[in-house]
Amino acid sequence: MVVQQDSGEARHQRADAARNRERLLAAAADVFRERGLGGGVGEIAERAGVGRATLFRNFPTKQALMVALLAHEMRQAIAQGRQTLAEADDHGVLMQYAERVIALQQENRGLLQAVAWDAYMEDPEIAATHADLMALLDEMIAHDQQLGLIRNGISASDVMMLMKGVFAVACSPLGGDAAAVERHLQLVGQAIATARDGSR
Amino acid sequence: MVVQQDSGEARHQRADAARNRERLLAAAADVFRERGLGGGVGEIAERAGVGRATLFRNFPTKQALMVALLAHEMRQAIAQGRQTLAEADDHGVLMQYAERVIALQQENRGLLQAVAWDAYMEDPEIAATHADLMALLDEMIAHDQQLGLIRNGISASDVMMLMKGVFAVACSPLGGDAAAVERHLQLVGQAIATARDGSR
DNA sequence: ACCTGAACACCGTTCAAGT
DNA sequence: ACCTGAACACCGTTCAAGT
Repeated sequence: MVVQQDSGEARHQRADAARNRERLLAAAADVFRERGLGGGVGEIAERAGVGRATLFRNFPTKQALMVALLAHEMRQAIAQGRQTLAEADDHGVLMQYAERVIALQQENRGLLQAVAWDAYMEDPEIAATHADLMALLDEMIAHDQQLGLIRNGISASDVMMLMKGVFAVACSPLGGDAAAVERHLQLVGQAIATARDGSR
Repeated sequence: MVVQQDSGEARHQRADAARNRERLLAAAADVFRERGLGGGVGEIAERAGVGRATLFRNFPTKQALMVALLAHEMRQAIAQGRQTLAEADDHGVLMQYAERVIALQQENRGLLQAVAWDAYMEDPEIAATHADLMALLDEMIAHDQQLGLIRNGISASDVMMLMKGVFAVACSPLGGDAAAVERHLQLVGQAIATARDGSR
């Protein structure tokens, strides 16, 4: 259950080069947040304080940069989830985590969706991170099942699928409508809950 | 319950101009299907047998062309749904329609998703078509509720939200995995069904 | 009233030259 | 070993000229 290294192999890398990679990721996050995914690589390089070409040595393509950023933020989300799971004891953890992830997604302007539909599993880094996420969800489901909160037969991929619908609404440009998101989340919660209660 | 005209106002339009608009939409559908949404406007114009500039008189921007195409295909899907609803009598109609829409989405290479997240409600044509779709879903839900198949309190926007998750899986580049789609659809069906049955 | 090919502008990507 | 600004290529968009 080890969290993966952020950059694969970082062998004989000069200190400034490593710093540049970090700066580029941070700058990309800022620019995408402000301008949307159409934000230009020129501005990203400028904010990172490097030349365009340096960006393209670190990330062979703009898409690769987006994928790396996505993987980076997925890892953060997974780390938070592991912490939530470790601290939780006698109360359910999955739906609480779902709310947290929705908030992260909204901050990122739907980065996951924009990148994911094109390149989700093609990139090995994303594939590995995705596998980690599925494992985390499986553990959360098992945890909540032992408390009798989630019914049997629900899988991590089921949860992902249901959550994608909520994400879609939550990240829609018009649609941050918090009430609708809350309502949909409840509906998803009911879909995987053990008893037909209505109140939770 | 009138289906909207395809092009809003078509007042004093020369015959060849009207034909060009149709050809451009058809060519765009072909190119996007073959090359994905990155397909160039040059190729679209060429296949339609017109110059680039003609494309831009009919659609002020490439995005506008995608939106118009999306609206066009949404209208077809709505028309099919109305027919399904009219023919159905003593059996449920919503989930059957869902399967049909999924098939349409897969043909379009996820056009809806790619366009929708950016521009869903901003375009008035899309907003109107979306309203028509919601009305159709409401009628389908009411129909199935009278048969005791769908529980009370389920709204069209709930169904849309749940379906978006299924669409996302169904249209993911890797993921046409038919078994997973079928499984997810069942789960969604259970989420809105009246009784906890398990078999349907 | 509508069409067109050529030109423009922008942005992702590469390259020759620097340290 | 790494960096850079200038050049390249591509594609969405516009324009001057045609019918």
